Amino acid sequence: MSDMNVTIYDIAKKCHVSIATVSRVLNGNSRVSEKTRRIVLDAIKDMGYTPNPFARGLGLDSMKIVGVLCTSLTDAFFARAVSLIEDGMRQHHFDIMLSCTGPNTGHNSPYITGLVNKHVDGLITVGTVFSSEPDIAALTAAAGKIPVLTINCDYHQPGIYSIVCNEAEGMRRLVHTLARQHCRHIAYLYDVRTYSGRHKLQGLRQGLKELGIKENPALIQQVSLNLEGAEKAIENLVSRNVPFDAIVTSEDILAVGAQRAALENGRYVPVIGWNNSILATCATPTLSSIDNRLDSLCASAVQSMTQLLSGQDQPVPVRTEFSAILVERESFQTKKE
Amino acid sequence: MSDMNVTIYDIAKKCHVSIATVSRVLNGNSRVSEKTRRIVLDAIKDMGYTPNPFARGLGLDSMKIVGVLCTSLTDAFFARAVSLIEDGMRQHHFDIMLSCTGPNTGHNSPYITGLVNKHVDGLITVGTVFSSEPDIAALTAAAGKIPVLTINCDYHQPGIYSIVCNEAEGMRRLVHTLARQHCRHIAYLYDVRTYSGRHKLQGLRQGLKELGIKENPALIQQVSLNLEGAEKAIENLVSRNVPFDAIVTSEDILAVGAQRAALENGRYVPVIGWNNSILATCATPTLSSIDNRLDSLCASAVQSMTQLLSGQDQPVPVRTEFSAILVERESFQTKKE
DNA sequence: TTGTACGCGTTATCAC
DNA sequence: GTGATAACGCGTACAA
Repeated sequence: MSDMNVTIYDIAKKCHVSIATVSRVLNGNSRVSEKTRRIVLDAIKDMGYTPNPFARGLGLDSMKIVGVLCTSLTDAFFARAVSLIEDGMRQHHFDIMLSCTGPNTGHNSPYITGLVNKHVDGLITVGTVFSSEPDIAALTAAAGKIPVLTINCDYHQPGIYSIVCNEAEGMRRLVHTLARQHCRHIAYLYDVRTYSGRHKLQGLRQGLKELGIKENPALIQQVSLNLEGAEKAIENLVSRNVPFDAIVTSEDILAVGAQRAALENGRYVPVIGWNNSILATCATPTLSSIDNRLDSLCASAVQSMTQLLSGQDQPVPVRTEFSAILVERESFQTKKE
Repeated sequence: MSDMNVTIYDIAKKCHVSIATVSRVLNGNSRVSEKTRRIVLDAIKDMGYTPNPFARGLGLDSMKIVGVLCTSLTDAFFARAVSLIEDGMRQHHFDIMLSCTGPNTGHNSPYITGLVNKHVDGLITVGTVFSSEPDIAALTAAAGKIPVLTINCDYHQPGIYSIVCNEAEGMRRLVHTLARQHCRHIAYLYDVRTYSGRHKLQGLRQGLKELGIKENPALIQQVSLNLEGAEKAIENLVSRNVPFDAIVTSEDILAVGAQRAALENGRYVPVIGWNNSILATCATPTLSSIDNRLDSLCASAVQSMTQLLSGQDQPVPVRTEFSAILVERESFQTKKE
């Protein structure tokens, strides 16, 4: 009922027991007589007592918080990831401390150390948050103290658990699928050379190679991550008379722009985006997209993290891999006017 | 250089000073001789000392963390909000503890108390996270202990600071603007009766009333928050021969679906979405949208929060209001085939 | 089953 | 300018 920071001592005094007993009923590990347990429990409810988390943290060296690092929540993909992680960890009674680094400048180690210095219980990174040597070193150092777990990035560092989607393989298969539709001149628009970006490109080249198709550098373009970037790139191809019979992009947003530009120029080719986000369904025609299994990645991350933090050292896989899948929509079929 | 939780005592010992001196150097408030300051600072760097945040928290009753509550990050609007808040608070050296409640069930008070029990320094809510009596009571209770600040929701409770966009007025003006374009049969699709939703509806009615237009209930439809919901609603209007000459929606995603359905049925009417999100630019034609000034709202929230937490009690406005603005795009002009 | 006393690492308040 | 030392609130050996 009352307020003003009631402590375990207040409860103890009111119940005529020691703080040890109160602590015992709270943490329920040791035996307490049913009678005193009831008394204490009632007093706790009466006085509105809640344990001070700092004092608790000081003793246990844990406040049941895991840090989540990503570049930006403005990207729907990362936002969804954080949302899934937050929800999952919460079900295991962990809170989330969020840290968005902004564009990966190569000087993001302060974000790591910031969280580590706050003594979070674990760290989950989403996407390519770190790429420079010192940043990765900082992450490795963090892994020496607490569980560190990365989603969609593979640092190959000791102690860092990685959970990835095999996007290279997804791209390779996509290239083969397109080839069966007689598409051999695939335009590929990508935004930036992240871990994920590198692998997509690698998969593309692998696929082309297997099919005996010579890579045309003009078809592979790095563009800025917005509609205009993709539009310009496609218009550029058209104006330069570079032939293309399919478009693949590293992000759905680029597919939206690319498809728009292609249609405006009378090019009715399949367009395939990436991430299978809401944008893919918002475009007209609706866009096919590669689903990189974010839900599975996050669920796996949550499970691994909780196991690592559970104390009981059940074995946790150092690397977990999922397969990308193609989600076909209207934009997949070759269109005629 | 070394590791294993070096404490202030270790630094003190190494420097042959007391922990008080080390503390003083760290917090830089009291005077310390330049000589010992250097020695201590060097030792701190050498031994890689960082203050234990729990012990610090115990003493100061603060870990410089503010809690952020929203329903879901899957909504791009909320994701952007959280991102902006996170960035802003970080610049003031505050971390963010994130808590997503999921759909507003009216039983979300545990999310408030969870954060309060972790002794966060302040609370920011985004959108209509709480609506039931007990939930609002819990929030009010929280406001008795720490600064509580709401974005786009107005609880009218003592101690709760609200920062809102006047969406009712934005809608009212939009109705007038449409009327000038000779649109008098405005279809309005909305998803749910949040604070924001109520005010949009209210603005719509106000505008119609001022223009002497009788409200047609068939034109105002509650739909589920996805493309299909909006599409069905428009198709329904078409099949029932309900005349409409403009479409306004409570969310951009609904505008995307509505526009698509309208175009497929040969109805070339202005479509105006809400939130001015990326979806508005992804649609074809691009959608006009009401910008509810999220950036300003969040910036204001950050500023108010930091002022409230700064200790110096500068006056902070209990209510801050911004005006919505119409962003016109292709979908605004009435189209002909 | 219960109570005592100490440790956790800081900050803050005194003295000197 | 600097050094003891008392909070801060909790968990938990150890003792009873």
